Amino acid sequence: MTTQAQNTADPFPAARHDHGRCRRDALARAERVCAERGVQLTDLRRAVLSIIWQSHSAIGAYDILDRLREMGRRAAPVTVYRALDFLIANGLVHRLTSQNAYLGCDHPDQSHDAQILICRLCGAAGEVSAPAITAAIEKTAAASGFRIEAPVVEITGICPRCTEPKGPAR
Amino acid sequence: MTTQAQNTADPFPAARHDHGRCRRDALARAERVCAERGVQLTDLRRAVLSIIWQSHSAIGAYDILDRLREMGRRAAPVTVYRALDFLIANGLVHRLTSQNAYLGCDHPDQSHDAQILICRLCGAAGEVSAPAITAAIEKTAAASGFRIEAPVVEITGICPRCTEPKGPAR
DNA sequence: CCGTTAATGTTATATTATAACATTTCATCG
DNA sequence: CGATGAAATGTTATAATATAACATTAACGG
Repeated sequence: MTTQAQNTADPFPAARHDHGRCRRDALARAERVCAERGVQLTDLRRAVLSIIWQSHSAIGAYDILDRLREMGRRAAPVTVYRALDFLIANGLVHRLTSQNAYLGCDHPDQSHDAQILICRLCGAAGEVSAPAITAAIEKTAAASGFRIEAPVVEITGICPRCTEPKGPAR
Repeated sequence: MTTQAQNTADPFPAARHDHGRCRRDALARAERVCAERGVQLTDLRRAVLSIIWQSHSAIGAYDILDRLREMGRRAAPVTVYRALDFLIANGLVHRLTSQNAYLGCDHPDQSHDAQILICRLCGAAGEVSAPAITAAIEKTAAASGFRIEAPVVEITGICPRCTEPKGPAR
């Protein structure tokens, strides 16, 4: 078993994984995706994406703003929202509507219906792509004659690491 | 086939259904549920619930506030949010996180995992309770060792009545 | 009726997000 | 190179959603 591409199977990484690598990989994926599409991953957008990838928790727009300012950038709320709009439009970031927060997308290349698991205790949020869920939703919608455009599946609960007696160590 | 309790099968009522009846039924259910639980369905809470049931679309908190004021009540935002907290806690209303809006619950008595279908065109929102979706979500969470507490499933798209060539007539 | 709890009132503010318009950057073409 | 037009960013203001803190009123149990 490799250590790569297990996101669908296990959305919650180990306590002491090499997170720097997660972030670098995410940035690298973003560079590639943007190059392929002929869209600009500017410094600002890169900075916002990097901030979002500082952890596996979703982060609020105003927290991103604070980080930008700590980094010495002058930024207004709209600065952040515009960067987020771009990143979301290009599949690099998910908006978690139930949290008003933003999460890096694990696999921005493939179009997918993602489902998000969010830990109420440690805040970690993991993305899964479960065909069974997608299929069940499609079938249910079809039964009502409903045409799906944007399914939102966000599941709050307790992640495996916070369930363990040892608790999280993030 | 009766005309009752078809909500799970068909969340989108006909264009010219007897909506007054929907609302009266909802209010009656609320009275019963609150009586059973020994909680107070006060005038204010009843008024908010009735406003929410003015249509099958979700309504925003500040729109509820406007309606209350039109009805001659003095009300502040917190007035509405407190009533909503009560109604949600008692399963009489759903919060649609993807819309920042509130929707009357069709069957507040039975504990259930509801999924919401939301029409982007006419705004109608219908509740379904599809065991297949719930099961798929539970299975997926279990596979990740995740303990579900609050699943959110909100599906935006086009409802059957807006798909028809005639269009909606709500 | 008294005391307690629940509900509501009142005022202020926090949090999240967008509108409107000015300026800068940057790729490209002549 | 320099114009030029589109994309990106800056700047200021404000909209939309939600909660905090404390005062007052209403309901309920003894």
